[in-house]
Amino acid sequence: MKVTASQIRQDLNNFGGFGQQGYGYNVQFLYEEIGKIMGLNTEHRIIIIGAGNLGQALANYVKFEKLGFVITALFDVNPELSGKSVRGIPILMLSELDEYCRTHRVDIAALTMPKSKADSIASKLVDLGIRAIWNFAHVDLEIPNKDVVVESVHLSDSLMQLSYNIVKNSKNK
Amino acid sequence: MKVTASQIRQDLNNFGGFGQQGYGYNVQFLYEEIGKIMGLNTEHRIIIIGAGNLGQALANYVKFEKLGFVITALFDVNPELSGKSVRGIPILMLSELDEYCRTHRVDIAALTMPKSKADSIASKLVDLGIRAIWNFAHVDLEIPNKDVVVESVHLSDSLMQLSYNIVKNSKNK
DNA sequence: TAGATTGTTAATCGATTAACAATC
DNA sequence: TAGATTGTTAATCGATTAACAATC
Repeated sequence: MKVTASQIRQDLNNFGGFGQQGYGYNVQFLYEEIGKIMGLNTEHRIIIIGAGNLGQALANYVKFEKLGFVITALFDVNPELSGKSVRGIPILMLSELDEYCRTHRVDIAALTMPKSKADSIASKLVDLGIRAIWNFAHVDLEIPNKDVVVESVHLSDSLMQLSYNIVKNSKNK
Repeated sequence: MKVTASQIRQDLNNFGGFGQQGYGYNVQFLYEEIGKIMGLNTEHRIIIIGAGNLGQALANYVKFEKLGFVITALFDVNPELSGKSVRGIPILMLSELDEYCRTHRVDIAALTMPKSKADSIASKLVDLGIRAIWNFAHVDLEIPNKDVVVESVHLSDSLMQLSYNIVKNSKNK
């Protein structure tokens, strides 16, 4: 993993002592403790706003569930998608969002709609009490509420990083 | 951007002097020079392996083209997709990959297929001469060739980061 | 000349690594 | 007791910030 043993020990000790000097780490115990630190010991319920290709791709990712992230619903404005579902997860209309959030626990909202709508929907979600946003729209969301956690996935940043590494790589010859 | 002026000057001077003391930076010139550093001054041709939801979502992203990244084809094994296209970009069969790579320039291959196939296709792409891989499969690709650049997008990492920030945020109260 | 802005060296800060003590 | 492994302090390294010289 390109990390020294020393760094592992330093990092773990930031959170506490999980091993026994002279004896070692209990791998199962350590794994669970790291999970607790990262919040993976509790279930996270996710709704996806935007049931286009990206939203549906996320809904199809089974691996998330193994980590405790359960996608409970998708929302879209396209009436043709109404009543349909992805892997058993219902696609609802955006007009049903308010009602849904009042009657269901929602821990995380994933934003996969066009960026023009991202800011307005984000502030609506915050008003509805959602405190975590997983943002795939190509904008830096403006959310004044400090209690709201935002994690953005900017794919074009990743592509530019790849491009830069191509440049670097070609210069090494 | 949460960066000091001093840091900007240091970082820019790593690559050269782009401004004029006492006068300032020419924004247009600086923008272009940064683009050259990142390799955004040349066109990058991308093929996408896996025409599922994620592959099609990438093909629909218009913004990439503004940065010089042009998606030229998608590949899949599903015969139902044969002959179809996404935003004018043709979906080809994986069996056509060899022929395609021999007759077209390909700068980057984006991998959006299930992880079980990722490693074998990645090594095939390297054999075909592709030197940059944008990996969306949930694996750390094993590519011995040092000349091949790999950029991975691990969505579950991003989700775990979000989860950790939720934990941190809730403790600050 | 005075003010403003970049380039570059020096100082500071934080993270990584090394060393060793504590413990099995 | 000897060997092995974690916890923790100290040393090192690199990145960020501050200071100031150079220039318009």
